[in-house]
Parts: sequence; C-alpha cells; structure tokens
Amino acid sequence: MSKAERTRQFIIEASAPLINKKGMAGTSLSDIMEATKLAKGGIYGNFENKEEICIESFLYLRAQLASKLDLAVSKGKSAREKLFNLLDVYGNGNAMIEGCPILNFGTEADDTNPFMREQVKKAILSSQRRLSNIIEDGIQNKELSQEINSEHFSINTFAIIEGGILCRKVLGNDDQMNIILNSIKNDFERYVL
Amino acid sequence: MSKAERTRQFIIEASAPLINKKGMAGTSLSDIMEATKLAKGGIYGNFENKEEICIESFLYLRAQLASKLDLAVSKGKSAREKLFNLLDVYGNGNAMIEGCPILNFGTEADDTNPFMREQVKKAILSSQRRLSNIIEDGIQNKELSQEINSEHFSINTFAIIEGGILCRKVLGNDDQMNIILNSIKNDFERYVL
DNA sequence: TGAAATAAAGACCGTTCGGTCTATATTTGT
DNA sequence: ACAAATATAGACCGAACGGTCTTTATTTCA
Repeated sequence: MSKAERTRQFIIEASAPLINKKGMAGTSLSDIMEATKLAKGGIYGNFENKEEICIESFLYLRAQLASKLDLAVSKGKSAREKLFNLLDVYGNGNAMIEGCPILNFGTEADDTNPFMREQVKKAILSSQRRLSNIIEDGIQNKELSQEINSEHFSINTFAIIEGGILCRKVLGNDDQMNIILNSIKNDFERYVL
Repeated sequence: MSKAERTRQFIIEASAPLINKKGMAGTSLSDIMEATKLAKGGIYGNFENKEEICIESFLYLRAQLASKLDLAVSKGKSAREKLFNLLDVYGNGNAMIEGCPILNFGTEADDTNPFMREQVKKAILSSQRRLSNIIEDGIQNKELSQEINSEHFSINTFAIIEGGILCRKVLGNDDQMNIILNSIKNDFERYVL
C-alpha cells in the first residue's frame, strides 16, 4: 500500500462519519481539512474534488455496515437466528452511531445527484437481498413455512427499519425502534415451523 | 393581509418545494431569489435569515401534508376506510411529489439543527397520533378487535411508510411502495371485526 | 545513502455565500 | 390624491466556498 493509497484511505475514514452526519452539501472542505489535519494540497492530491470524497465515503460506510451485518447473519445457525442477529445490529445503537448511510445519503441524493442515487439504489437492493436470502434459505431448509413471501418480507422489513432509524434519530431515543424490531420478530415467528 | 404578509407567504410557498428537494444546506439564497423572482431586499425585509425561511418552509409543507391526510381520513366512514384513505394519499405519487418533508428535513436536521429537529419530532408524533386515533376509534366503535395495539400499529405503520418513501425516491418507481401499502392493509384486515 | 519520484503545504484564485444598507418604489390610510 | 409609512431593489460587504499551482518535504528504490 503506497503512501498515497494510505492517505486516501485515511481521508475517507476521517471524512465519512462527518459527511454522514452533516450531509454532502453541509460538509465543507475546511471541515474535511480539520478532520484530517491535512492541508488542501494533501487532499486534492488524492481526490479530484469534494464529490469524489463524498462518493468514496458512502461506499466505505456502506461496506462497513454490510460487513457488520454479514458477520451477524453468518453467526446465526438457523434462519430465525440469522434474522434476529441482523435485527440486533440495528437495535444496538453503537453499531449505527451516526445513522444509516442509506437513509442519509439517499434522502440527500435522490433529487440532486444521479450517480450517488445509483449507488444508494444498489445498497438498498443488496440490503433487501440479504434479508430475502435468509428467508429463502429458511424455506429451503424446512425451517420456515412456504407461506412467507420472501420478496414482500424483505421489502417490508427493510422499509420499517429505515423508518425506525429516522424515528430514533429525530426522537432521540430507542423506544420506537425497539417496538419495531420486536414487531418484526413477532410477525416472523408465525412462519417458523 | 398586508402586503408584507402576502409576500412572506409567497416566499414560503415558492421556496418550500425547492428546500424540500435540495435540502437546507443545498439551497442557496440565489436559488430562493430565482424561485421568487425577488431581490435580496425583498427577501430579507420579510425574513431574518435563511434559516427562518427553512423553518417556515418545513412548517408549511407539514401543514399542507397534514391537511391532505386529515381530509382523506375524514372522508372515511369506518376505521378501515379512514386508514385506507390515508394510505392512498401516500400511494398516490402526485400527492407527495417532492418527497416527504418529515423524511427530508428530519434526516438533515437530526445532527445539526436542534430547533428544526424539534419541529420534525412534533410532526412525527402527530402523524403517529393520527394513525392511533383511527385505531382507537375503531376499537371504541367495535369495528376492530381489541387485540390490535394502537401504539405499536401507529409506530410500525409510520415507520414502514417513511421507509417506503425512501425506496420510492431512490429506486425511482412505486413498486415497493405498493407492496408496502398492500401489506399494511392485509395485516390490518386481520383485526377488522 | 543519495538521487529521482512523489506527496503535502499553503499562498493564491475567482466565485458564491449569507447578510446589510441606502435609495427608490409602492402601499396605505386619510 | 396626497403624505406618511412601508416594502423592495440592488450595490455592497467580508467571509467562506471549492479548487489550482508552485514550492517544500517526504518517500521510495537503486
């Protein structure tokens, strides 16, 4: 890993939480300079422009979250355990300290930044895919009733979680999120054989 | 209504869709000048600063949406009809052209603007209250089973709708939102007596 | 270890930002 | 209709913006 590659990665890791929090438009170059303790030369030697930093920051956050979720899922031995482990990542506040990048970047990019929107779109679809894979495997293994619709379940579950994250951030507490996560679990139990 | 009051209202109505779309940080004064065809004097004669325009814009959008929803609900004769009318407002794209202000302002304000966050908080709670009122009235009128938990239902339904709006905006189509709205309806039917 | 290659600093650039203020135009109430 | 009150235009301001470029410092590899 060359010096430049290391610096580039360092800039991304230092900027990502900031951009996730303050937004792309709301984060200035001086914010990034302060967070990295680098001068402009150090930043613009490694990135074309601010937008590139934003894009790489999103991709970094998305990958971080994905690996956290994948790890949680992989630790589950049954479909039920896999799903519950996944939900617990969202329930455990410190895993999502600065909010969900899909929600944050998605709402900002939807009307203004087609490339970023496309990246968020991929992230949504792969989050839903992670959920539907759990369900489909569960059906295959005779753990779950065939009555469960994996597509609908994954869409509904993804949506309600994102809505829950919004409520948690705005309301400032976990109460509603806990109700939501428990409801998902209770609904799901109906399909466990 | 004095000239100033009319101008003030006009500025809000012209700016609100813009700010809802591009965000608070992403909307500049020149954007607002262009949208209103007013010079700075005309704008700053009626508002203290940009933030006041943002706040008023949110309150305006929230009130607009609330009255649309209240109207839809009031046209329903049963709890079931009230809820379904409400859901159809979200299903009907052109009622929510520029996206949900709660989602857009909420995600931007959560970490950066405590006053705005407080306003969004109120909007969330009153949206949930509108839902729980429908359920509680329905129970009272013996239209709905007492097994339905109005608090949980309203929290879950609000969250899944907001998540659905996010998916609609990012994915660029209504398919997932339609699945979500139908799921809400199907789940609800189980409690209709 | 020393020369060539590369990375970072920071002065500098034009532009745009949010916001002020005075001069002019428009309402308003009589 | 006119005078007093009020609202808007737009020149102006300093600060901050994103971005460039040359100079200096640091890696890198022979």
